[in-house]
Amino acid sequence: MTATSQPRRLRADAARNRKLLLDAAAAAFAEQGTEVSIAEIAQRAGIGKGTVFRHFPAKENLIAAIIRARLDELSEAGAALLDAADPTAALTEFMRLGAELQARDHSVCQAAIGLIHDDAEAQAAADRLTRTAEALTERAQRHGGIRDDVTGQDIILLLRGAYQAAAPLAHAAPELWRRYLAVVIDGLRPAAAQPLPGPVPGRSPTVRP
Amino acid sequence: MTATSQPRRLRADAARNRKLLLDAAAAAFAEQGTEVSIAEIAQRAGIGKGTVFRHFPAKENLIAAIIRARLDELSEAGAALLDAADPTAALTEFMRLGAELQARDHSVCQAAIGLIHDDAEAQAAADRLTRTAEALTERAQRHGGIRDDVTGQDIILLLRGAYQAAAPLAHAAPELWRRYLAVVIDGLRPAAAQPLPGPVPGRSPTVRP
DNA sequence: ACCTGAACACCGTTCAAGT
DNA sequence: ACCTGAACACCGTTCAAGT
Repeated sequence: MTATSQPRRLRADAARNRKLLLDAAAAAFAEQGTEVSIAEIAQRAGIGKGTVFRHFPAKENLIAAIIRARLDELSEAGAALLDAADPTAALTEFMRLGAELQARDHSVCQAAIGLIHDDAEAQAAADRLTRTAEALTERAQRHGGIRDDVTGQDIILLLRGAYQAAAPLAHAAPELWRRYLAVVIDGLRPAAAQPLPGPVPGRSPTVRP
Repeated sequence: MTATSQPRRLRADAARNRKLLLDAAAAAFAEQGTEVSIAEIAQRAGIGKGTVFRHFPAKENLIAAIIRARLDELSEAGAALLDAADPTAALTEFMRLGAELQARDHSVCQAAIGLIHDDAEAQAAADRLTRTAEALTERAQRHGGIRDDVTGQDIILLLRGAYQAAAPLAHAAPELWRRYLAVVIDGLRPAAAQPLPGPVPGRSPTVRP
């Protein structure tokens, strides 16, 4: 039932190589985008090309492993915000942190869009993050700071969307995401709320008790 | 000064092949995503692989050519909305059309993010679209339906962002973008407006007369 | 002027041989 | 158990030969 899938303990050299690989990959992706070759990553990590594929069955899973680490980081930051004094400020701070995290790993996060679904580890991390967001959202709603018809899943997707809205100009205006996140947050205030169209994602369409 | 770059008239067979190529590419991208091989596209178009590269110097430019057509479509739809009776409804309708267009060409529009900057034709089409959006935005602002501190450029980026927010669940919930577009539009109402952080993109930071 | 497909370079992935 | 690099398959791009 404990479904953390890292199967067994790694041999010492394997654990060391895995860390070298992940660090080199993160650095290379940050510098040159996700199209850097595996050969270059392996060289920078000081390991053989084949070793990369022993640790990750495909390049996609290497990228997903980096995403997973970032998702977990944000989950922890979100959990820490759960006992902040102002629940509404805590939620907007969580969204700001999420966007900032995407700015730090721009190309990896851009590549992540379709990728998370294909990687069980990353998917699990995304689910944990959604649960944290759900808790922060419900708390802000009870406090009356956020409209009642949005979910934690919505918050995650909207903070991604706000960052991605600014992405085309990220080079010229690296802080532009703050502007669009502010618009989205304005749209989340109860005062602004008009009824939302369509079903709520991830929730059964039948009315809950 | 007339800077439309399609240099000269194409020979009849070249014009025909170009059209076959663009149609086959759009269909192939829609079905299989932008990673379909040029070989397959060429085969579907009934032309040789080399001919693809005679028309477009790189695969990126083939994708950009399709984007350009979509951008022009939206520009025209936006221009037609300029004399709608309700300026605010016209702007929200424009945003809805823009999101719908992305849904129709999902994978091509996803790939377009960084691509437009590298392709002069696509860049010009994006600039035309921004000007149309600017006109629609100013009209809605004079009508009092939209906050005064956003620009046409903001509107374009925000409608992209709303669509992309929903993109991770596009398969399971293809209409979800309507939900996030509604949140963004709620954030654009004058009543919701809180001051936006940072400089306005594309506008000189010095105060205008 | 334009078309074509063989040839090239590059990159992700596999695997037999090593320790 | 894990590492390695040579070998393989595939794909974007080029180009000499054709019309």
